[in-house]
Amino acid sequence: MPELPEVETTLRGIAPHALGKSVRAVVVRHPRLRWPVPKQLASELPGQTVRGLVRRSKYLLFEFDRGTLIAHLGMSGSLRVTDAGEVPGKFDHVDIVFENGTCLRLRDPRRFGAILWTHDPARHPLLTHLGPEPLGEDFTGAYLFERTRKRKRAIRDFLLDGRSVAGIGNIYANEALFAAGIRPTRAAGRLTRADCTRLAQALRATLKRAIRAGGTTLRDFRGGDDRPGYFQQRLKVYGRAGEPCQACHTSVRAVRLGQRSAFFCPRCQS
DNA sequence: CTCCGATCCTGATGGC
DNA sequence: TGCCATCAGGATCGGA
Repeated sequence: MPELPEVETTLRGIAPHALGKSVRAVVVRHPRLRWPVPKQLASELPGQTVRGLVRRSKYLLFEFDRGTLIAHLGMSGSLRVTDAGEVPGKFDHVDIVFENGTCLRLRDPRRFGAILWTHDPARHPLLTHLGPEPLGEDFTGAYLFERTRKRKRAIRDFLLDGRSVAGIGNIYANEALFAAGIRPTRAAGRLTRADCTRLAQALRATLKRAIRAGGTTLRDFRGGDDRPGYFQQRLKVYGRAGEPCQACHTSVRAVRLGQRSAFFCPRCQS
């Protein structure tokens, strides 16, 4: 379940192998991902060079000479560096093969990921409504406070909404709320200014630590260099229902919030 | 506008 | 051992 730290880890792993490289071929074995892989990719991409590679929210943006490839890892996707000669597995749906024989290979068993192509990323519908980057300077406690006013939805759900803040998924929403001492079920509008300051700080700190650990590998996430992440060992509440809170030893609770679980310590978080 | 549930997909897991 | 149900979840969509 790649969230911002896993996508950032992927970017750092593949950037040295992709930047400045020219595409020889695109191989699409399974075009039906979250959205169909554009057919023009195989004809338009060869001959173009990767001029830039950036992350926006959970999207990877490969800036080519005449367009931008948008990649999203969905919840089971990974993008790794292989050799073009390596035999693809059952879930290796898309290859981008460079002139030097290096290959960027998208593996995605559940096919919630996406590969898209645009000439105008600034106006792409997936990217235009995104909230601020949580590690950027316009994401602050003041911003959180202002945006949550009069909002009745649970703060966990507010954080998962990419229009509020970009790149946060269930793992890091729960972990940051634990670090800030706020229950995931609390109505967003009930956060005080001080809560928002702590939450913004907790999100930044949690994401940075996760990036440093190479992300979280729950099942089979791998960075671009094929290394797993190690942040799962540092998770305080996510997936730890029934275990003692690491701060106060109270049993961690899981509650159903919408379609997904929220985890919290009933003593440390209010 | 806001909120919430349904939806896509398939491997892993747990109960019987 | 095998079968079946359930769960995980990012982002969009439609209905309330």
